[in-house]
Amino acid sequence: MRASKLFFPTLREIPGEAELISHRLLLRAGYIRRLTSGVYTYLPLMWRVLRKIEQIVREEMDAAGAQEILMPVVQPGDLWQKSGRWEDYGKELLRFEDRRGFPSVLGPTHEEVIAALAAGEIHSYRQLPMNLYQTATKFRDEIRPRFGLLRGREFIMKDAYSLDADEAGLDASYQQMADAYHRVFARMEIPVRMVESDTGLMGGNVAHEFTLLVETDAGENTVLYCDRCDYAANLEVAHSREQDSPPPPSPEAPHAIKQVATPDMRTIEEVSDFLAVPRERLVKTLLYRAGDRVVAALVRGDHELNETKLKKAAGGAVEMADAETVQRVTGAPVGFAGPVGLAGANQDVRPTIVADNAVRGMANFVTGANAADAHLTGVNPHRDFQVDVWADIRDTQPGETCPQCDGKLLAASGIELGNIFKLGTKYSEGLGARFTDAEGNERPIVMGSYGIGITRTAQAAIEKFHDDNGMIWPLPIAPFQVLVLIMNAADETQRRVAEDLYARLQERGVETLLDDRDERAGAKFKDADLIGVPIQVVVGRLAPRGKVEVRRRGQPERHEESADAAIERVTALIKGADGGSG
RNA sequence: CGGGGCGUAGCGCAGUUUGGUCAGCGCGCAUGUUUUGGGAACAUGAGGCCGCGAGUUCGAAUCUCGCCGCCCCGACCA
Repeated sequence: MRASKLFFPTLREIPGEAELISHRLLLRAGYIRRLTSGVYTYLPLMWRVLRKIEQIVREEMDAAGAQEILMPVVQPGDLWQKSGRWEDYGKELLRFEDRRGFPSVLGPTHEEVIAALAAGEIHSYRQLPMNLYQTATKFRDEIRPRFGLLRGREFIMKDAYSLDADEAGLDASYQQMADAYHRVFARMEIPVRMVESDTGLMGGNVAHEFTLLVETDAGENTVLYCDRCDYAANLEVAHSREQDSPPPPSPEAPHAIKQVATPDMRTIEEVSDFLAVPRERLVKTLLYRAGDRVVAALVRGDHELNETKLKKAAGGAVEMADAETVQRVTGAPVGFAGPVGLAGANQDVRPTIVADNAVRGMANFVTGANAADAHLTGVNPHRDFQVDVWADIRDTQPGETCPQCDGKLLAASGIELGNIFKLGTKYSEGLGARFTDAEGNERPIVMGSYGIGITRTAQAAIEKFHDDNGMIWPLPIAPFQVLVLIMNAADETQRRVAEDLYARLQERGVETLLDDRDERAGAKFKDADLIGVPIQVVVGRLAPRGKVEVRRRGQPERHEESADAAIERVTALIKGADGGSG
């Protein structure tokens, strides 16, 4: 490809709409343009990258025995009513009516469609297992699109669905996909971690995310990972040895309970400082609504409540109680809630008390007094209040011990590039996807679902691999492998050497971009660095001596050598990348 | 949805407080000359319903009201 014919509108100035470095570079380097909020056009360079990523994913999915299909963008609403997600998915599910008034949706994912397909076509255990996948554009009407392609409304995703006869089959399919995912990211040279995660809206019970850990603020997930072994978990579900083996009751002799004035002291910090009591000797009481019930969640003062865990302990969705509810339940304004006497405060709203396991090992602690401007000291569980549910409901903290080995847990923020879910039978039951097993019994198909964000992966790679001058693509997913720069397009000798080099690289199957534009050298170098093609071959003042210069984008070394040697070097670099991890 | 901000040439912005002298700057674009290894210099030129709609006024980019779009923070989520 010749740069003179390639549409890649680079920008010298930073577009105002972008915050994240990867988003800015995508715009500046002419890879994408925004059409409307969260919706982008992929320009030629971007499309080449996306196709490379897609192809690697395709090859690994095929190798894992999955079959490629393509499913509709528009889905009938009744499919979603049957799975229950018509209600559960919320406003992210873009709904509309067709001309006849039938409710329809723009597909944000395809579990329903697969289950419906299976319901019609899979009838016997002899047809199982099966794994179907597609790479397609999805639409989720995000509350707040941001970070360019990292959280767009429209995006390209590979989604695969396994269909199995039983749980053991699902386990095998799941493992196959996990293995395939490791190969996919290794081939792309993107260092992801496989992270335990919550199943969220998808249903099911086991899920992992493939997450790229980043130093920038692009990460939307917090990941806790072991510094020694391969344990890694999303903060939502992470746990430590400290949490797994809760402390025994404190041996401390109980003090008398005492009410103390704490005027206007509402936060843990304020109360702790005011009473000169360390934070870990306080217990905070957070009130949540769970349907028409109220849940009081108790965690140690220096711990953070984990809503995902609370949801499980409380047996249903929870949301933070509003100020009125707090007032009604505790009889006090926000900031003074406590477990003591909560039951008696107002019998009709007696909350369920869910306490974190760590509270079990505490004695003589401080809590809110359920009265304005007052706290209690010398509070003890059992003697002063009853706990309905003991559970792990707090965030794991960095520095705690790995649950699998003796390592320490570290925290990092991460970008989720892929996920795998054991779905079970939620969708097959809802949509009637049943088969007859060897014994003649009718059973629901056991499903798994496996996604890789194609567009998201592309941007995440930039977030991970760039410098002040621009992108630095890993070779396997770069839009071009080599960029040949003609320093002075008016110079006959340079032209001849570069054209020759270009032709010979093309012959060898090297994906080459020739910058033959009538631009100044400086502008070409800037654009070259910006678009991030990983190997640069500069044809300039050494051309009369038959020499060119080979550089690796992002590395300072420059190899001045003959065109023949350059071609050898380039070929070797590309081979090395192919063989290294593929 | 709550909070904050923005909308003026393809891009980045000034001008709005105090209505008139206001259609401006830089980059980019076009043409010419000189240049040619890290976003060249000079000259000439094109390019605007100042987001849209009402209103106030002799007069609106500027004041008022409504609407639309976009960005940031939060709740939500992959």
